[in-house]
Amino acid sequence: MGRAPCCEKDNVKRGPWTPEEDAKLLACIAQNGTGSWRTLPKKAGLQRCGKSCRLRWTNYLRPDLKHGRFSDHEEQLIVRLHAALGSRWSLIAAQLPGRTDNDVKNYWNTQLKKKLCEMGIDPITHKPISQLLADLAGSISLPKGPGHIADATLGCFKNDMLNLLMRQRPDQWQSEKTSRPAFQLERTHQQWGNATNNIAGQEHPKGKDKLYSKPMQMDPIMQKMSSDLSKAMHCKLTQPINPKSYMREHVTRPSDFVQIEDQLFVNTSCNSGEEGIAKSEMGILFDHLNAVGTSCSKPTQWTADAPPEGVVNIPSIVSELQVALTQSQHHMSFSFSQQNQYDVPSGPNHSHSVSQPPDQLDHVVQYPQHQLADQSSANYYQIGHDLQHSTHDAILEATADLAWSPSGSNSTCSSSTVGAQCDLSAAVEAVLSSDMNILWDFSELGSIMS
DNA sequence: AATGCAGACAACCGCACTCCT
DNA sequence: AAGGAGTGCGGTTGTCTGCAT
Repeated sequence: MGRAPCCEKDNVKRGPWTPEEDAKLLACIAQNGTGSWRTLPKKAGLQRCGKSCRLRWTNYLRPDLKHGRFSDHEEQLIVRLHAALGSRWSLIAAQLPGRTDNDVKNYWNTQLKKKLCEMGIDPITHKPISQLLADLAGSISLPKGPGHIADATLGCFKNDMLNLLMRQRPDQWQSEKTSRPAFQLERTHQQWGNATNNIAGQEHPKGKDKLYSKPMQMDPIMQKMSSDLSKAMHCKLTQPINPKSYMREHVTRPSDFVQIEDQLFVNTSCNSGEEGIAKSEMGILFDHLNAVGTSCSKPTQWTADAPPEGVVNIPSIVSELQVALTQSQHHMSFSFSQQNQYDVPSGPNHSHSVSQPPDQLDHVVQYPQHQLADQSSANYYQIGHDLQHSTHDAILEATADLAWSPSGSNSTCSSSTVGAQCDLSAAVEAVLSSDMNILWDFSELGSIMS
């Protein structure tokens, strides 16, 4: 049985208190004391809920309250108490005469969290962020195996894996790598634009500096990958997020974006959909970025050129994703077809089509023929992300005996890739478990991307 | 001057707990 | 023992304001 409401909500005023209301409340409490909050509004002649009166008194009108900024001593005390107690605001406030739990909570959320981050301290654990990331990186072991595979194959495959995850064309990285500072905003826009608006065939309505405002469609492939990886990595899924606030939270400035991509080369924010989606499988890392907050300056030990040893590195990140993909319960399938068989019913922002998946596969994306034709000379088949032609062949070649699962008539891969079907997760699994010497060392990607 | 954005903080919401009848 | 009232609490939302464009 639910609780009875404390008041008739229709008949009470809400929102900020006026000086007249404050005066009435003070006069009433002076006369009758506190308590009996339910009956107090009537006695005081206020059109307020009793609970609202109580909060106004305890958080603002009480004569023993301090107003104004927190002293350095109070600040340090809050930090120490938070480290010991966590977000037990009432307990913390009890140690700060004249401060309420609401005061302390607001001060923490708006000021202290930011300050700690700028000092390179994780406000949740109160440990150095570099140490946390080092711990994380150290916990990930890279897959190894005997034998060898052609460098070109591996290189292409690595690039494609990364491009797939980042929805970024390698030629864009290449062309911009020497002029990052001047192109930060432009590049940021280009990345998001390419990942979203251009795919949708739409110009961003607000111009280059307003790209964060536009909700983005999430590529079905990315959506599925995100889901699969999350399951595989046993990361908890957080509640659906609003793309705009998520972007604002994580990427408020181009420099933030650059910091993130410099260190991680993985972009989870692009996994935002209009409906909001679960936070991605990279939540382990992005929880830290989340904790870092919106105004984090780049810690001094993080530089674009030389990440400190063991802090966070590309091999770990990519390996983590590969392992997760391998462990995934689902198959990712990428299909190339001459036929644009099915229209996507969910709206105009999808420029590609989805076919009915074959029985043994969960998801197939059909690439419309006109796009194949447009891009074939450039070796790219662009649809949300790029899969480099040479890699496709290389994967097929490397895993021919291991992982390619025929699916109906689309069981072979020709040089034109038309009609070919690649079960990517199976391919990754096969490569990982093969006798080939696959050095899962993606360190050179750093030089490619930076 | 108008507009949009983000920070700061006041206020609200809903749940849980205790006390009292 | 059951249920209502009062209160505490933490998370979230709303509003105001200053600043940038």
